[in-house]
Amino acid sequence: MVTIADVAKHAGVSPSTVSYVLSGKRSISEQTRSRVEESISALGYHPHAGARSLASSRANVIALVLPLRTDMHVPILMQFATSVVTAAREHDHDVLLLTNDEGPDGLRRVARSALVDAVIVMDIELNDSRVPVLREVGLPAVLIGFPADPAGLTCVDWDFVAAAARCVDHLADLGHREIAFIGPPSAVFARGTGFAQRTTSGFESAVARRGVRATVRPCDPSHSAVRDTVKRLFDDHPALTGLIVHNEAAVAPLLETLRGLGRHVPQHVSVVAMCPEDLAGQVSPRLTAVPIPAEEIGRRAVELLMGKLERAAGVPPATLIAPHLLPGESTAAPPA
Amino acid sequence: MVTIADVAKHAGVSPSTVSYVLSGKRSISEQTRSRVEESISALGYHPHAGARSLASSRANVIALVLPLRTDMHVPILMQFATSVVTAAREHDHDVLLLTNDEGPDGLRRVARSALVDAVIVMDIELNDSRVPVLREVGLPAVLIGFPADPAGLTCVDWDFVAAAARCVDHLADLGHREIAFIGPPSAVFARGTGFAQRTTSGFESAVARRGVRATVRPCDPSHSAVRDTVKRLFDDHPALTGLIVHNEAAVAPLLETLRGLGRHVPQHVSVVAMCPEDLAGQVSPRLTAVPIPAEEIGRRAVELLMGKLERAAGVPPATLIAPHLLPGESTAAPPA
DNA sequence: CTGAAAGCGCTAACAT
DNA sequence: ATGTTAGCGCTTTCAG
Repeated sequence: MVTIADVAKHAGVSPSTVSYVLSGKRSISEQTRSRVEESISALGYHPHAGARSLASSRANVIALVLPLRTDMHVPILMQFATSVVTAAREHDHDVLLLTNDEGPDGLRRVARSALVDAVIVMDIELNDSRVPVLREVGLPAVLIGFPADPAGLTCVDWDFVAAAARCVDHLADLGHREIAFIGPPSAVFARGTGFAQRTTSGFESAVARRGVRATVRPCDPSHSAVRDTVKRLFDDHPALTGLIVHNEAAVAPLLETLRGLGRHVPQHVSVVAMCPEDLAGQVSPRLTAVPIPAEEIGRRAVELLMGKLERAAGVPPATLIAPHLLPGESTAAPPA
Repeated sequence: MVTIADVAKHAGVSPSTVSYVLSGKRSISEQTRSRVEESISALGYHPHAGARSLASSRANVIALVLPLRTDMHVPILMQFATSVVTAAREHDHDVLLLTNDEGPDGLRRVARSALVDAVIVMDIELNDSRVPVLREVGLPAVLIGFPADPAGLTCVDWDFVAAAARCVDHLADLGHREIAFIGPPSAVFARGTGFAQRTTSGFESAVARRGVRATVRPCDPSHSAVRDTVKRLFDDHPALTGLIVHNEAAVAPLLETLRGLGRHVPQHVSVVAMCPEDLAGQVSPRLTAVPIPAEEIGRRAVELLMGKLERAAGVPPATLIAPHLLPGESTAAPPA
């Protein structure tokens, strides 16, 4: 293995000089620096991660805790993960993948063993068992989502309240007077996931503000559940002209059901989706959507974490990513 | 931080004894062992990963290289990833997540820096640029998929040849005499991904063996492409009664198209899918499928890797995971 | 601007 | 069956 001593010898300097060239923690003459850099690439030197971590108490690795559970939309998880890895690499960090089956102990283990310097925890529940562990081990963390008591934590999430409101405003602006919200399965609400409740409350305050008649329906992702929900919705509310769907798995069945019912989109009924951008673009007609910016959330989480690692202070405790509307072909003015 | 010296002092033994209790590399009296173990848990001791890696040249971390590209079915990727993490943890290893955008350099970096001991590389192409790097740095590796020249490598994959044959046999056993294969987009073939070609050849030799008339069609995942492909298929082959689909994104559109054409499944046409088990179960009717065992492949990859790490020899160079047929409601005898 | 040297916490000979 | 100790490769004082 090529060590820092090999590089030092090859460049005719001391090991510490090589170390300082690498870290930039003290000034080096231009001449020395370039000689060292040449030696580094000539020998193909890479510092030993363990030795570095031992000497500096910084592993340059962050952990990413993903839920194993698959009731979340998987492609979104994956987008998160890749954006976290990409962003971490830009800050010279690697990413250790943890699943939730080790539970809170997994966090304790990687923290105490100094395997990682910090952690990003996804899929936060209102009363999350991992939060106490985070406080206990003092591991710098960024949570994606908000627990019931976020005091002392750094959290980032999409602004679900604003996202739901944006959907309502879009439909109201087009002239719709009666709309419905097709949400996640009721199990998601039951689990105590904050986002579902925030979305609903954003929807409800927006419809109140706009004076629009509205209905909220949770919906299971199966084809038949979607069909039943939609049919009952139109039976109960014949004047319904606008739908907001916040349920990835329900998107395709919803469109198919509407087609089956002879209700054309957007001539008879408008549809706005809160879903990943690629899903919105894949279906026909292309959906007007308020896309979930997974990539941006992942990147922001990494940036917040790096902020905590470097400055410790001045990192905002709560970050809400603003939604934006992506126009598609699924919304129009309601029929006269 | 709690160190091994703290534990040693607390238990009244030497540091090396603590180390040996942990590693089991020499025999310890029952008395000493239990005293040490009590101290360990009393103090909440976890060995420092960096120190351990430095002293033993074993990081107990493996890298998992995932393709960033999203033209692969994402949930499968995720299943792989979680099964790799779970299996690795059972062998006391952690998993570092790498994406392909660092390319071969990423592998070189993690290997040279001793960040990881070994690597699992997914989505292997026939002429994969990462293979030379693996040979160059001598990093123990398991490839998921086969490159054109697998000499000296350890590869594991699903037996696509047998899987395609299994589909053909199932339809032929039911009495179908004319079938078609709806495959991945032609871009996948063009990219030099071995599995697409192996599947096709498995299909073709099976139909020859069974004396069944057959057609092969690549297919883009868009709804309209699927519709066109299927329509043309029935125009060209009016006697067609069996379909094999190996294209996750095409499954739902295919069923919808058949419904639109008034061809009932399985009364008029039988459908067998090579796809994840959950997808097969979600659609209506529930598909007869030869499911891709992502979990098993991931687990097996880890086991092979651990074998290489421990024994270096005796690890089989090629492992093919046998397919099995999962009966559903989408296949039956052809109409009389 | 650069060197020398003391550890960081652990493992694995080498002792006994 | 257990203790002693010399590193593993790097960072970071402390000196100059």
